[in-house]
Amino acid sequence: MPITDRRRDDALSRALIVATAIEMLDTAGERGLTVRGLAAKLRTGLGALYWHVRNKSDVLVAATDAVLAEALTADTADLAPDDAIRAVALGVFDAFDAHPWIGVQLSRLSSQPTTVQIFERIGRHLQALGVPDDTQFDAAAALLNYVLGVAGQNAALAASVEPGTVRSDVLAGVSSAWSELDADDYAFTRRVAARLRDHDDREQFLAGVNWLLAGITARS
Amino acid sequence: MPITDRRRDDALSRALIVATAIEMLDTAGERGLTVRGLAAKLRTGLGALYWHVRNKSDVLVAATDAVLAEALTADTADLAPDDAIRAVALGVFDAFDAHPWIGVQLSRLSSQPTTVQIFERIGRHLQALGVPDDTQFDAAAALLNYVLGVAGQNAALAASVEPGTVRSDVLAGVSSAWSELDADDYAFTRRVAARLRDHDDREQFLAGVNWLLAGITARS
DNA sequence: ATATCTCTGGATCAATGTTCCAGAGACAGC
DNA sequence: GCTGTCTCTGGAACATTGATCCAGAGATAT
Repeated sequence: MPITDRRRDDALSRALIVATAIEMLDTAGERGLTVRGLAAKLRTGLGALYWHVRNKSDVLVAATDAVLAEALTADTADLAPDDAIRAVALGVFDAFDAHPWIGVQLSRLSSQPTTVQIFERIGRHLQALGVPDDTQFDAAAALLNYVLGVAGQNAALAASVEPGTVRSDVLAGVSSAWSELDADDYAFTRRVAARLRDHDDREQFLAGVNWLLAGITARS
Repeated sequence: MPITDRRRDDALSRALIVATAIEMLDTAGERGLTVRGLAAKLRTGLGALYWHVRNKSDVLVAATDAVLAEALTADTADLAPDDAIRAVALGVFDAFDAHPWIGVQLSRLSSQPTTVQIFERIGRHLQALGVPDDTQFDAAAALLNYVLGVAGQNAALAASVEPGTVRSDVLAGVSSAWSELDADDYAFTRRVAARLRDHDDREQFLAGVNWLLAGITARS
C-alpha cells in the first residue's frame, strides 16, 4: 500500500464511490442510482466498481451510514434527557428530510448498525429520564418505531413523485385528492385535508415525539 | 360478458391472480414474487397475466388492499373510542404479522387508499375521544406513523431472513449479536438484549399505542 | 360461414445487478 | 533493466426481471 497518492488524481476508492452514490441518490432519487450510472459518473467500468465494493446493497448501506452518522454527531450530553431525545429524533428527521432515500433504506434492514445506534442513543436518555428499567426497552422501541415510521412515510411521499418536485405542490395535490373523497366514508380525512396543505412536517413529527414522551413519563 | 361460467374452470381473472400472488408472497416472501413465477403457478403465459393486470405494482397494491381490507372489517362501533383505536391498530399489526410483505408495501406509497383508510378510522375515533379539532390531524398522523413504523420494522426483520424461519430463532440471533456489541458504545443495547429475546411483539406494539394515546389525551 | 371480441401463450426487448477475464500500471527483487 | 507480482481497471458477457408485442385460439353474434 503506497503512502503517497496515486498518480491519477481521480483514483477510485470506496469512499469516492459512496460519496458519488449519495450525490446521485440526492439528485435522482432512489431509483436513480444504478450501478452503470454510477460507473459512468465516475468515468470507470463495472469491474473497477466491484473491486472496491461488494455489491449495490453494500453501497446503499454505506451511504445510509455516512448520512446518518453525520446527523448523529450533535452532542446531546449537556441537554436535559427529554430534550436530548428530541434532538436525536429531530436529527434523524432532518437527515431524511435532506436525503429522502434513507427512509426506504432504514426500513429495510432492521439489524443495521445505524438503526441500533439510534436505538442506543434513545435508550440511554430514557434511563437518564428516570424511566424504570423494565419499560426502557419498550419505550425505546416505541420511539424508534415512530421515528422510522415517519422516515418511511416521508420517503414514500418523495419516491412517489419525480425527484425535484416542490413539496408544497405534492401536498397540495394530495390535499385536493383528499377533499374529493367520499363524504361519508372519508369524513375525517376530508375535514383535515386543508390542514395537510399547510402543516409543518417537522412540527408534526415533534408533536408525536412529545406525546410519546409524555405518555412514557406519565405512566412509568 | 357471459353470465354462466366459462368452460375452463381454471379461467384466469384478476382476483385469481391477486389471490395467487398473496399465496406466493406469504410462502416465499416479498422477493419470491416474480411475474414469471406467478405465470408459472397459474399455468399460463405473460400476455395472459398482463391482460388482466396493468403491471406488477398493480398486483402488489391489490394484494395489500385485499389483506388489509380483511383486517379492517372488525366492527369497532360499540367500543370505547380509545379501545376502538387500539382495535384498529392491533388489526393492522396482526395483518402484517401474518403477511410481513405488506409492511414494505405500506411504507411505499403513502397516498395509497389503504393507508388513508387506516388514517380515517383512527381520526374518527380521535374525535369521539374528545381530542380538540386542531390537534386531531397531528394525533392521527402520529398514530398512523407509529403503526406503519412497526409494520416496516417487522417487515424488514422478516425480509432479512429466509422465509419460514422461526421467529424466536431470529430474535435469539439478534439478541446474541446485541450482547456482543462494544460495552461502552452500546451499553443500553447490551443491557436490553436479553429482553429482546423473549419479549412479546404485540404487547410491545400495544404499549406504544397506549403511550401515544395517553400523551394525546393528557395534553390536549 | 364470416366477423368480431375476448383472452392466451410465448417470443422478444430493455434494464439491471453481477461475474469474469484480459491487461495496464506500479513496485520489489534480482 | 528485466521480470514477476500485486493492485486496480475497463468492458464483455450472463442471468434475472418487468414489460411489450403479436399471432392466433375459442366463443359468440350476425
